[in-house]
Amino acid sequence: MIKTRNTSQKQLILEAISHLEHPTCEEIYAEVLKQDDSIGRATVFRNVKTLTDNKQLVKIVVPKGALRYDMSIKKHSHFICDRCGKVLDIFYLPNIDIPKSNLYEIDGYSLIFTGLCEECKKKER
Amino acid sequence: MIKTRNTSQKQLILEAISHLEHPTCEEIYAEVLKQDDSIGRATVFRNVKTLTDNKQLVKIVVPKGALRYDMSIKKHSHFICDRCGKVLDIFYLPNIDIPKSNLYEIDGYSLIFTGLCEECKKKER
DNA sequence: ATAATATTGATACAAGATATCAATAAGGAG
DNA sequence: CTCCTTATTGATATCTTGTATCAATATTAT
Repeated sequence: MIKTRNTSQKQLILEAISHLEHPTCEEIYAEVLKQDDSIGRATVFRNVKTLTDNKQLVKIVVPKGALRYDMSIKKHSHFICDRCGKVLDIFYLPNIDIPKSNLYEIDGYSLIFTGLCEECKKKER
Repeated sequence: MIKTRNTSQKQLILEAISHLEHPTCEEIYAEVLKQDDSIGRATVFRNVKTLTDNKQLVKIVVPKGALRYDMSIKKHSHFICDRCGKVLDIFYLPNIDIPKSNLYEIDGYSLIFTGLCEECKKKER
């Protein structure tokens, strides 16, 4: 954990994420702007990165579009809709047997389920 | 499976991917250029997308940088180095209990292991 | 209060990917 | 095989997402 200064901008960002659902940086920026209309875009992107490096946020890597972020509270996996890209929490994360090799040293894993969300499934027909 | 025409460009792309390791579109483009120096960049990006939609290729979603692609032959998971982004195949994919919900209909999952690769681990000290 | 330095906001820029569109090529009908 | 329809191509412009730069400002230790 790298030591960082506790600025008001970081607080606003954490606050914003806590009432958004898996937002992108752009969405976080839009939300934070409502509280502080002089905050810079770069500041938001930079801090989201720092907070993620310091494990205060979890990065959700998605197949299309911008990275999304989540508060790093509880262990869970994600569902990502193939059609619309919506991200949903799945409060289930099995214990997976970690492969061993001298080609790599694994320190974590992420499990992403894919398919269609309810809405996209309806549109299907 | 959407019907598409069987163009020489598609063949060159599949050929190129088969002897590259988890290439990005840009890397595929560079490789294909060696065989056909008049092929367009957009053509490569477009066809990689089409081939992926038709399940002939598998998209590997990575935390940073361009999407990577793989021939969709055998079931396996991936290791991605947190430091250098290198992607390695792990020929292990546990059977995971698929959660059921009426919020989504899961048709697959991807498992990504993270950590440090051999080289980055050495540099660590 | 002062000094040292991390952070900020503005902006330019880079990377990755998609949209547009006239020219060309694929493949079915006859 | 030849013609016709339409998907695909290559060139290019544009969009989206994120990073780099840098002077000004804010934070923390002394």
